[in-house]
Amino acid sequence: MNNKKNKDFFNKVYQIVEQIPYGKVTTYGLIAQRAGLKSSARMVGWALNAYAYSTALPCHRVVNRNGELTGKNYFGTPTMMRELLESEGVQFIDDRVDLKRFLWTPEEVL
DNA sequence: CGGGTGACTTTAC
DNA sequence: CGTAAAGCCACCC
Repeated sequence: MNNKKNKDFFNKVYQIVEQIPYGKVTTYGLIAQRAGLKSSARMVGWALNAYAYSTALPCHRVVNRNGELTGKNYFGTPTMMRELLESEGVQFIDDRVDLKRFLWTPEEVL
């Protein structure tokens, strides 16, 4: 029976995040849009949380609309996320990612 | 089917 | 810059 919903959303988020190139970041809203939810970017972060503990998702490359590291608290230490991004060459402005140069947009997600 | 929850977003003050 | 509220949708109980 139409079990299509069943974690299909998770699967999409998983694919998208995994496609984020090294040294780039993307936003929850963008992922949500590509995943088919357009809104409710909350589910993206929530899905990440569920997958991040069971997969090797680069969830540190996912930030909010402002480029702020909202999920840093879930990385063990609140500084780990920023360190990881800086380690990849991502530049920060204050406590936010320079989205003008490091924002990546998921183009193809079947 | 309904209530609680959440790593978001936007508007408003 | 701060908090507050509403909208949003999937998962869990």
